[in-house]
Amino acid sequence: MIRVAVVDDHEMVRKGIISYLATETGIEVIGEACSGNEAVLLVLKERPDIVLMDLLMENGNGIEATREILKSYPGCKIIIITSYYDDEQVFPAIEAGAFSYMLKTANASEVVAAIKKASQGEPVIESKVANKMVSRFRAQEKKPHDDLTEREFDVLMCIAEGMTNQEISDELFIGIKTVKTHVSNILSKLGVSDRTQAAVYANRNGIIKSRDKKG
Amino acid sequence: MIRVAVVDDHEMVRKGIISYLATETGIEVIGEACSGNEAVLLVLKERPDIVLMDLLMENGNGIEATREILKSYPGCKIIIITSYYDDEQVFPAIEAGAFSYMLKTANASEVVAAIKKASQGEPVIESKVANKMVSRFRAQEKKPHDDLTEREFDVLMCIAEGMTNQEISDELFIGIKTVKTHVSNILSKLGVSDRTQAAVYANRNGIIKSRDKKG
DNA sequence: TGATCAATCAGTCTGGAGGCGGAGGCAGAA
DNA sequence: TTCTGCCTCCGCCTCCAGACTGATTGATCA
Repeated sequence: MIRVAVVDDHEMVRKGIISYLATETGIEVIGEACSGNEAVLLVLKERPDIVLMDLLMENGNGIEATREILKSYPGCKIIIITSYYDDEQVFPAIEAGAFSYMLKTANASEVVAAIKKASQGEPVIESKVANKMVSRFRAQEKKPHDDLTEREFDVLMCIAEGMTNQEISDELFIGIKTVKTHVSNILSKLGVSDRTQAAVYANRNGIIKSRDKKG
Repeated sequence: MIRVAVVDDHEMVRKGIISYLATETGIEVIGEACSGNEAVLLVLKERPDIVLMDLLMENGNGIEATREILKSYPGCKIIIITSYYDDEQVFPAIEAGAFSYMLKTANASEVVAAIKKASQGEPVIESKVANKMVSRFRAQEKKPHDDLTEREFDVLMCIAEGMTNQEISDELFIGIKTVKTHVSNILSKLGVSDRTQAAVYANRNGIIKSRDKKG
């Protein structure tokens, strides 16, 4: 009997998963949790074989919970189940020690199969996620802004707010000539032709001063 | 017997909802769909009393589907069920004619209650969403871009891509002078001082050409 | 019919943006 | 020590952006 815990802040997702597993012989749901903290407590108490874990939850995310659980209970196999295959959190999740990675679009047989394989020590990575990983490893996923210097980053964040060179000069306490130099370097490093494109780039790549990022 | 259709691109959410409703007498799930287009076809064929509709789906979003359904079948009550209460899509959904608005954190009794109330003509708006609406109505929350003309919108979307006036001129088949006029009007209507700020505004307010929006 | 507004285009003018070349100070690596 | 990279700053020059003023056409509406 494979003992499974279900972690998701959306009750209807939990019920969906549980209904997937209800008819399956050999799998037993031993508990559910609606946050990362609850998940840690539940797992350490019940010590299930498998945890089905949502990545994005309102109270503490699944990555921290994954890390926390594996620290105290390394034998546990954690299957991440999330909504979006292109989420940036994919890689931190893998790094945190997640065993398998599935999408919420998965159907019952896929979930059951993933659980059974996990219990036999075989991971399942959803194909889109796997492709993303492959492409990242292939290209080493070097983002154009990776080789911006620290100061150029500061300037780019100002550009991303729509500030003019003069405003940036005042903000960073440097001369306007210096700002222009940085801007030129930024444009060339990002491969864009003016500050507007740089601002768009920054906003679409999360290079922003301090705004909440929702997932 | 209340006839219900379930629309969500995540099968486990659909199964979760259906498992909520399975034991409930007086409610019958007459079908499920995994995209907006499918939903429209399903609803027009089966004509359910209630549709439980996810807002964010990979193939066509729930808002368009809601609008489409109500155009041909105005008697249908559409209950939006989504993950995030602070999503900007809340208001378009209400405008599109969504009847009730719930979160995926809702439990079985809340879902059942919402369906029964909807069938009696009584909407249910989740409290966080309601609060957001209240605050928006209080502040009247009229977005600056609400009084852009259609053409100005086209130009703004180009600016949001980082295009120059010349490029916009080529893209929209209008003179560069015309582009400049539009740009000036846009800047003044948005209350910003240059195209970079306009681009930032557009990107942060989802005024973008055709990019997938994840949520 | 006259008024209004969106969309188009024109001319003129100013200022900022950005390219190009050059340079000094400074810290860490070879 | 020399070299390299980053941060800082300077001058010069060109060009686009955007403001301002004004005009025409066509659709809608009172």
